[in-house]
Amino acid sequence: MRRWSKHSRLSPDDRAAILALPYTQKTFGKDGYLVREGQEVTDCALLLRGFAYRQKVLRDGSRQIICFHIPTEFVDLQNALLGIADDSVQSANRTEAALIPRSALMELATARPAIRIAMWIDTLLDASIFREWVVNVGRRDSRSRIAHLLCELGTRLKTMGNGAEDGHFEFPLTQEQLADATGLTSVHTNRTLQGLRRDGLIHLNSGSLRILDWEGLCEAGDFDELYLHQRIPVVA
Amino acid sequence: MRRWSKHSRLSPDDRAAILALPYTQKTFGKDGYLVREGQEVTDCALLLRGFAYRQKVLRDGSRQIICFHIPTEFVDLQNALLGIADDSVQSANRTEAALIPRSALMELATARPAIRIAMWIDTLLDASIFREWVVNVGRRDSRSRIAHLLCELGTRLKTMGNGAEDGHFEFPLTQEQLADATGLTSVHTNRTLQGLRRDGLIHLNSGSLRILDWEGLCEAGDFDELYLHQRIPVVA
DNA sequence: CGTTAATTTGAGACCATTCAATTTCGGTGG
DNA sequence: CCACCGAAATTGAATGGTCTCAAATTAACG
Repeated sequence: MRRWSKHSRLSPDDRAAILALPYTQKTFGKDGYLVREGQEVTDCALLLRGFAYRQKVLRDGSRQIICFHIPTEFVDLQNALLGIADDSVQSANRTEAALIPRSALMELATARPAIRIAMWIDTLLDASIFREWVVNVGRRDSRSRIAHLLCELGTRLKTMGNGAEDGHFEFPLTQEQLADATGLTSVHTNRTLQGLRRDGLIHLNSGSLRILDWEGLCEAGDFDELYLHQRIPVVA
Repeated sequence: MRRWSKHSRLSPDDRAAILALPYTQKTFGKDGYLVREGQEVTDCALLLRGFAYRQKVLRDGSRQIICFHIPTEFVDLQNALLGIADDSVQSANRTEAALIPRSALMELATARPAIRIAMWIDTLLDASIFREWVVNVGRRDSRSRIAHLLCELGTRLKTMGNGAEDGHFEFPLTQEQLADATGLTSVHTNRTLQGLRRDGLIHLNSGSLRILDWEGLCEAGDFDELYLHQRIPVVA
């Protein structure tokens, strides 16, 4: 509700219906599967704590991370209507999620227009992030890629209130995960991060990220937050 | 309707409602804008003839193409609910499209559940393609990237009946467009295409593509069509 | 049939990779 | 509390895939 109220107007009845949803809470260890590629989607996970990543594995064994998920996000509305998941979602660190049966969620969508639209918008916001990632890995050099990724995560975390206002966040991602998200090797990611540190843009270590020069990082990452659609005109 | 009936069951009333939609038909020259980044979305284009591409332009002037659209596809359901487009869609060659007012489309979605779900599924299918493209430009080498892209387009065209069964398609894309779609330069795209030709996988020239060795091309492109969700279980 | 767009070719430079090897960090058990 | 361990981060040097920058050739179009 914290997330949806940013772009949708929910009535008290809507809120009550959401709170009435059946769910089971579950804890995942590092790299635990919230969604598994090739499997039928039976329930959707609402991420409560920790980070998750969406990835595909290639034939040669390498992998590409397609996006990160942060708390308050539904982790697989994407495949809910398509039936079979075409990618996997795994926890980046120790996470907690509420598993909601797909059928219950779909019934709620049918019954309540405002919620249905909120869900649709959520999937479109995900899609918008996928698109920006195509641009990021396709046309930016390593420095820009990583700067852009950090800008995106910083902005999303700030918006959802998961980080202090001073640009300091809990940040459990490893350099190898950052590498697989930017299409680089972990070795080169390491060197690139050192460059960002040397230039006084960020401070990153042991599970925490501090953005020292927000403007400089946006500049380095060619970051324009339009695609995150922070201000969606509320429909109806 | 040709597209939607692949994944949704539409009643005669649904079909009638679709056919009753107001629209204006319009022709676009090469690189004409169907959607312009930063602008409010007032209507959605249904592509009738020709190819279109979705792209973002970076600060340094380079661009990344995010996906291609083929006839029968709605070109901007993606941004319809988000209000402001975060990317542009332009015609790859001479195209024709039916422009449908956003409001009329949204009213139809509100009134008719089956159509609403078909539209939602369409946006999710787009998103699935975006995800695969992140993988493509992020983790595959030039040969695989281009082979994969050709496999995708071939499959999508075949599914919609836009190409003969023998792997021969109308293919109006330039090598520069292929380059911007795969995150390569046009020079390297040219050399890579020569490699695919030399190996007897494809025959490509003057606006037409023939896939000579479908299996070999899929192999080269690490192509698995799961992400295109050709068989979606029809809901309800 | 002239003009512009698109494709093709060549050679050198560079960004990122590969492959190890080393150091640091976080957690665990004695 | 310290020794130990595996995971993560860091460093170095050589290789290589792709880019850059022209320039030449071919195809498309009015």
